[in-house]
Amino acid sequence: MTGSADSGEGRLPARRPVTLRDVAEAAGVSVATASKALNDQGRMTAETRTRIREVARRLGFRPNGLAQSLLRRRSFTVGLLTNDTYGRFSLPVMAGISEALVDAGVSVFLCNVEDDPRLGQLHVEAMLEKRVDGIIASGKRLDRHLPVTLAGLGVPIIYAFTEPDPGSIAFVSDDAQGARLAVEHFVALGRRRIAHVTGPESFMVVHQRAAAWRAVLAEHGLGVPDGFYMSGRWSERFGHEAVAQLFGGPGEKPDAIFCGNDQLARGVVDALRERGLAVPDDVGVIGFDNWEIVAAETRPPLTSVDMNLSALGREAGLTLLSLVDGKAVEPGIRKLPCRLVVRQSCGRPPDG
Amino acid sequence: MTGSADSGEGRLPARRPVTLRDVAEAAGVSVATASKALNDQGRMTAETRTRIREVARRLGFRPNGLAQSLLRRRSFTVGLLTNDTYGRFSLPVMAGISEALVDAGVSVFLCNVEDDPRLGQLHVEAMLEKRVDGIIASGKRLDRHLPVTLAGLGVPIIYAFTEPDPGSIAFVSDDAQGARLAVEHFVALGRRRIAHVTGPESFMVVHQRAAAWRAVLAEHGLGVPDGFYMSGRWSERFGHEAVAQLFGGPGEKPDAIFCGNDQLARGVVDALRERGLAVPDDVGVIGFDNWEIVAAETRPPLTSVDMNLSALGREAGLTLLSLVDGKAVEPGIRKLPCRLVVRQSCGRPPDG
DNA sequence: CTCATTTGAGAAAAGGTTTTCTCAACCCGG
DNA sequence: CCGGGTTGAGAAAACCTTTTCTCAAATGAG
Repeated sequence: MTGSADSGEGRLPARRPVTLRDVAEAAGVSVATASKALNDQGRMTAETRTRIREVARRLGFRPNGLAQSLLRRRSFTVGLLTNDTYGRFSLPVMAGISEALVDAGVSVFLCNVEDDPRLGQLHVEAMLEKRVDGIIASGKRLDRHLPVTLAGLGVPIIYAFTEPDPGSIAFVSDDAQGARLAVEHFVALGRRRIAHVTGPESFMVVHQRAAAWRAVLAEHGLGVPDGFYMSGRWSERFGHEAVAQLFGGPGEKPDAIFCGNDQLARGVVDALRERGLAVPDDVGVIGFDNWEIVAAETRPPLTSVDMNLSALGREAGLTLLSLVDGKAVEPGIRKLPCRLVVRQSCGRPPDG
Repeated sequence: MTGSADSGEGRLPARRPVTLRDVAEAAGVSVATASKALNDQGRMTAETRTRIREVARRLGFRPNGLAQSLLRRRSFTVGLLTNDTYGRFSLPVMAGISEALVDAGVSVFLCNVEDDPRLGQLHVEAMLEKRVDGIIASGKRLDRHLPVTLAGLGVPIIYAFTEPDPGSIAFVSDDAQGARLAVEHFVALGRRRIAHVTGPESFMVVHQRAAAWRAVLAEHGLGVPDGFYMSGRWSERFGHEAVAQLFGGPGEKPDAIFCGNDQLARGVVDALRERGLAVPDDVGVIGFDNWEIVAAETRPPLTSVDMNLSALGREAGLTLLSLVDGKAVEPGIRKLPCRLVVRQSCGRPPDG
């Protein structure tokens, strides 16, 4: 009704964004009324309400989230701190986190801190200034801290797939349970001489998985011949070396190899084939991590333990939301179960 | 000087964050003076300034970024839209972007839109409400749009490694130049029968690289025998199949294979070895993408074309900052050069 | 017709900071 | 002693929205 002026619908972006005041003036009401009309609050005639809404729509009004956040003392924003931007662990975790938060209308600041305390401090400062509602710390190893301390910051913190501070809330994978899954799968298929090829002993998970491997073997009365445990680098190359050792010497030969990750397993499978040993007929192989792109392209495709990282991230995100809403959450470390993804590298299941 | 009350340094987080007003009251000045003291603005005695600063430090004052952003009409925040959270392309791009922006004190909202227009719309709305200073669109393919249109939003937009809208500013890799690097490297090493094993023809880059491959061969008077061009899936498996075709038939055999990605190259190298052909002595192989974890573990390690994605991301980030600062930037698509990372899969350089 | 109640809508404060103005006090040259 | 300039600091507006009051007009009961 303001004459012929172009409403701007779909046209060049306005220099200055349209504010609630603009809407109010255009509709001939006060900003208070305009606000209430758009938020379904207060009392007014239905006609007034629809008129204001129509004006807002026509002007392309979009409420300023900064002003809203300032007033509500809640920014609908969380910070995600990680030292593993490139890696394949934190990515599924992050995806799970985002997924959980998006549904609540919460946006995520992604901050990569590498292993640089200065960078970590910088990012944390920035997050706090931007008044994030909470922070999630994620990483690439369960036994290493991020290079920054998050205690006593005044905002809720959740740890997901990284070493937590004492007394905090954390979600991690249950590596021992995952290892049990693998070894018990071998046992169920009738394998009896099960070796374990894994990464460096500086990794906590290496010990956890090895302990579970030994435990399952013991429970089934199976022994661990000398040399059936091999620790080295997390690489295909070491997979090859391990096979050379395991099958090159005079001693007993394994009929199954549980590997600490999929790259090792890939190396092991390739090395076995090159020695003329058939996978899974002569030797069964199981990997860890279920890194699709490696596991699926191995010949034969790898059976592997999946850490359900995406679900882990989702749990972390949902829990953070609870904290932000003021709900109390018991501190402690939650271990989330792994699952076994069966492909073709260890033979038919017992019923086959 | 306020007596014995615990200053709270390092203690339990205060329920309510301390504001500038708190600082001003504690220091016995007005908020205006307090603000100026902390920002090195205005005029006051050095004593006043240091006193206020000391009080602010003691109270753990941290300015509220929301209030600052509201006033400055600048949130020091940008949105990063991608449909490739898991993939390996957008990750280096993202890392480069973050790196460029962190130094300017700008935080990044990471938003994964998959290929879901609804999710895309949702994220864009959220970004605009949160008053991002700009948006960067990234993806996993140069020839596919994100599932959301970004024109006329009223904020600066940059496209990085994804199909741009017409008239916009975009950064992409120069795939033709990258392919030339590879083929010319082969030619310089004396290879004469250079095959090309690549991905599906639904990818634009497949055409660009193939055209460059043909062009370089033509420039050097080298022919392209029938069957020297093979298009299939982007998988190791197809690499094997391609080798079977290339070397199984009666025709001329290549002495070099330029592969469309590192997985293909890995499959090709493995297949060659299995046929008893030596890499690089009998056949040279070059990959594309320089995916470290594949290229370095291949036996022998792969020479590969690197798209410099991290640098590409950095350029995109810096350019967005220019736009945000109001500087004019010529629209258009900038192709950034690739580089060849030489490992051991195609023999000694000529001078060796 | 009067009084109490409901209805529709606006004024103003709040959220935390920055910046422009204003103003009193002081200094100094004339 | 006077007037112009400087200095130190505060008042107030601005950023944009939400929410609580407040208030006049309209309505209904008696």
